[in-house]
Amino acid sequence: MHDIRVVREAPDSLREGMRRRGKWDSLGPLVERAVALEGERRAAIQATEEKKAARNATSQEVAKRKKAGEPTDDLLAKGRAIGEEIAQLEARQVAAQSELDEILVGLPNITLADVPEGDETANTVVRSWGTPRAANSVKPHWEVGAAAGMLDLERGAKISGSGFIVYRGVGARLQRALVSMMLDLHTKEHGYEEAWVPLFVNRESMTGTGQLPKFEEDMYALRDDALFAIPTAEVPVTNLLRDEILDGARLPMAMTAYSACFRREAGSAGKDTRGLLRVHQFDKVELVRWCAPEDSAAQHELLTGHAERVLKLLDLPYRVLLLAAGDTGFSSAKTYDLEVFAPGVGKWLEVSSCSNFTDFQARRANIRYRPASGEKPRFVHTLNGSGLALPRIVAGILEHHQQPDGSVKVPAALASYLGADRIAASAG
RNA sequence: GGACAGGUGGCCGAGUGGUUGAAGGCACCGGUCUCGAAAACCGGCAUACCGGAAACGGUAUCGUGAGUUCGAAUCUCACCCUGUCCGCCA
Repeated sequence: MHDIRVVREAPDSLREGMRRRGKWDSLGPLVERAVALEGERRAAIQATEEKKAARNATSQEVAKRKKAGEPTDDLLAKGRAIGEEIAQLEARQVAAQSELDEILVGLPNITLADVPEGDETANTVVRSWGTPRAANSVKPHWEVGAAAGMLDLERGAKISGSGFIVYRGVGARLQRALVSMMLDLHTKEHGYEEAWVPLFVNRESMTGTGQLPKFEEDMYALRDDALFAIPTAEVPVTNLLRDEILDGARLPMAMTAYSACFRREAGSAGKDTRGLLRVHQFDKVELVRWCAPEDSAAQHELLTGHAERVLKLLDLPYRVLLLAAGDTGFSSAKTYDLEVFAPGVGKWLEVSSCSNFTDFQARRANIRYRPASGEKPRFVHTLNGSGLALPRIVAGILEHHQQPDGSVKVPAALASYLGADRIAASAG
């Protein structure tokens, strides 16, 4: 959500922000409409408040006269007339306000200055780690997984539908091992507080982090309750501090949470339909940070490093992409994607997306901090990143660590959690 | 799910439809006193928005939303949340 003051005082920054995302054609008219509405709104507010002041004065006069035992009929009539005028002015104000809100809540965040302009072709690799194996030099993960008895995609489809996965045997155990390994790393070495959160949240929470109102189609909703299945733990975790004023001395705050994530993947039919690359329910460990505005750029690098650390421990070659403005998510001001190379499918897989939301989510969710006692509250900056998403990590492991005999070597850091240093080629 | 009770400032807590933004207390800040502290006493102490260079003025806010009224913390309705008891339940 953008500050209404930006609309009034710096509309050019809003215009430039939309243009840099390549969205001027669709969003430009909305920005201009917002600027006009803000003027109408202010005029209506001023007129309304004048009338209300008059009404209050009249009411007080009524009280005075009643005390003195004087007649008040003329004042009552006057008050009624003012009341009608107020009702009309308020209707104008509410109309302008609600249209304005609707526009503002639908405008994406303004990207930071160091984010390249343009669409995804302008994404840039900022660094990479490890040596990827040659594309198509190994079997794709779904073949290895099926042979090893780890994956049961057919039965997942039977009980829920396509895009729902059943892990079995060592596959199921691998999920648990990965989650434990990541949570231990982030809590013990990176200083995050662990949280375990609801998988269903209300509309306010979804709006707070920016999933609503624009992306309602992408989410699962319950039929009989006003709840949505979370697409990421970012939503419940970030909203934990909604409508709160944090102690500035306690910033930055950091929480990590494992959760299942649910995505309808509306509009992505036909893409990555095989294996684990795009599914409706998956597991993820999420990292969330809250900090002071001047600190968020550094916090973003820190958080990205925490996610990268998981990939290093899993010994998976990866690259870090700085997303161009047009490819940066709705709420984000700057995003790094971490991609792992999966030689079996011959593709770079996005396994983490680390974003700085500046005050965009904080404004929507009303998360503030008091810099020092006695000072006024300011909006925090929020950040989050996957640390990491499991299915594509599993794909990466099954492909990158695949041995010639079809077995899979388990990275040392994970072996103790899995209780094995190798996944056999067949379930035996 | 049923029956009650209740939601007021950072906290506790009063509040007959008419100077109630809201008594009182606690906490907090400043001062007097003191060698210093405590106690006591005096004073201050909500937020947002609008106008204004400022002083200051205006508007709104007593769970949320609507309604009645010249005027609502106070009356009406709906919803949300909390507590207690009963029922059900992993």
